[in-house]
Amino acid sequence: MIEPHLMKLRARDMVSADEEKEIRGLVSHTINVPRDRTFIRAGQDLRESMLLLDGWMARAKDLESGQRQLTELHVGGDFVDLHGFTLKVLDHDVVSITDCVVAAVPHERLVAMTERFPHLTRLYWSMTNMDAAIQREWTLSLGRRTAIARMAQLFCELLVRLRVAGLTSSDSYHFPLTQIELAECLGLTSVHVNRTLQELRRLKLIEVRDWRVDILDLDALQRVAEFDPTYLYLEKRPR
Amino acid sequence: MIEPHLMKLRARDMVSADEEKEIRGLVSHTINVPRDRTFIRAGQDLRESMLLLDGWMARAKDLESGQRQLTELHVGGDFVDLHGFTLKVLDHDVVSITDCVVAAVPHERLVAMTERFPHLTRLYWSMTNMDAAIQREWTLSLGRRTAIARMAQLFCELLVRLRVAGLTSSDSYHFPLTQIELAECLGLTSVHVNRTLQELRRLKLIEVRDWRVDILDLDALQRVAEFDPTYLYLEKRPR
DNA sequence: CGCGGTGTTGAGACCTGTCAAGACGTGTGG
DNA sequence: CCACACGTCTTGACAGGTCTCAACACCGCG
Repeated sequence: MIEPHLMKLRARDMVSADEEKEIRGLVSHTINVPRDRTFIRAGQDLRESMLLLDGWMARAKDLESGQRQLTELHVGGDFVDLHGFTLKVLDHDVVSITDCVVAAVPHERLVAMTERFPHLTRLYWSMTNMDAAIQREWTLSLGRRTAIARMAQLFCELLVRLRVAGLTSSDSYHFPLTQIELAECLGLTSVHVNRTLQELRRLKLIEVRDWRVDILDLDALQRVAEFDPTYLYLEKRPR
Repeated sequence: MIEPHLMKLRARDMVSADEEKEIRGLVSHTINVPRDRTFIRAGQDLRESMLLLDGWMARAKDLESGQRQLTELHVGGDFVDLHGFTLKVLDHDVVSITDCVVAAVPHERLVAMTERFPHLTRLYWSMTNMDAAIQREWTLSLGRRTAIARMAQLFCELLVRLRVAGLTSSDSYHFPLTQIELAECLGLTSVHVNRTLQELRRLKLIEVRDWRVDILDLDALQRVAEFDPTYLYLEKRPR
């Protein structure tokens, strides 16, 4: 069940047998979360961090008007609130997009890890920094990219991230977001998302239907997005 | 010189005498950086992280068209690329807004810190997570706030952050960004920034001139921005 | 005194949002 | 098995916030 997570780590650095054992020992229990729930609420005191084993979740921030912005999407293998380990409280909600299976990691075990496994600590530190890098790319999208480039960017990013976790088949993947949720990622309205999706289809770059993304022309899609996967830190290096 | 940095840390957790000594020993040398330079370039190999002692810097990402998005502003006391310690390479540039003084911290000293000071490690880890929280708030701004709310949000954030570092006088602070740079923060054009600034002045919320921000009505400004400082993590807690 | 960067203003264009209605699909209860 | 309800998707007409382009003012500096 935590294989996608180990794959994700091992794409970035070596994980020794001892470290793998430590990681496996971090988890205390698993939780099933139905779709469309606010799983972690902003401001709530945290005593454990949550490793997403299966399903999709998102980080969400709201305005009073009810307008919502998703700031990151999470898939199997992602820690959805590892940053909560040091922050103790989140500034955003974590919501489930689909039914999910989640593993709880008590903070005291993470404290123990920082005391006995400095290298593993640095590796997990780097994972939260990679999350920040993803958010930075989204910031660039929202600030400077057009609707179509923003959307292309997101579909490129997800292809790479899902591939790292072993969750794709060629240039195609399961994509469970409604157009409303997609709009909340992209800072658009669902109406405009609908039209932009049609535009991408018309250009024969991508096909989205039946909760599935099929990328028809990856090169062209990346050009539209000005996609450069550097920010996903796929290189294996000592951290 | 590193007092603003210590203030920033101590606003979030206790720092023992031993830890303070360790922190002071991290710095190897200082560097003067003239204004308007690309100080750290995306993709460049990093062997040290940079602590900003004085001046303003920013994280910048570009599109091919030359459009630029600033994803975070840095003031005295901020580590501008502590995340570079674990990432080894940045996905963005770090540019100087003003003349700056920077202290270099070799990564090998940070590695040693992670091996001997787990608590300090967690505290610095939390600092990179707080940077991510700031970026998340900017993402919300760019995705969902109007131009005027975005701008109000930024001025509120800077007031709080500068106050923590001891760099304000009441509701007023030095603000060295041009309208062009402000536009690059807010995902707007400089023309629209100019008009939005006039609107804020017309509403008697804020006055910006001579490189200085004077907040005339903080309550009202915060209401326009829907500003909630929770995301700046000003509580002192064990990390 | 002239230059370059920044700030200011106006007119018009365009991208995206708003509002509204209807189609489609899936799950539920009768 | 049908009827209905509800959420999502789709489409159209129109509105509006922000951008583009352009010109000019301002100001510090060499």
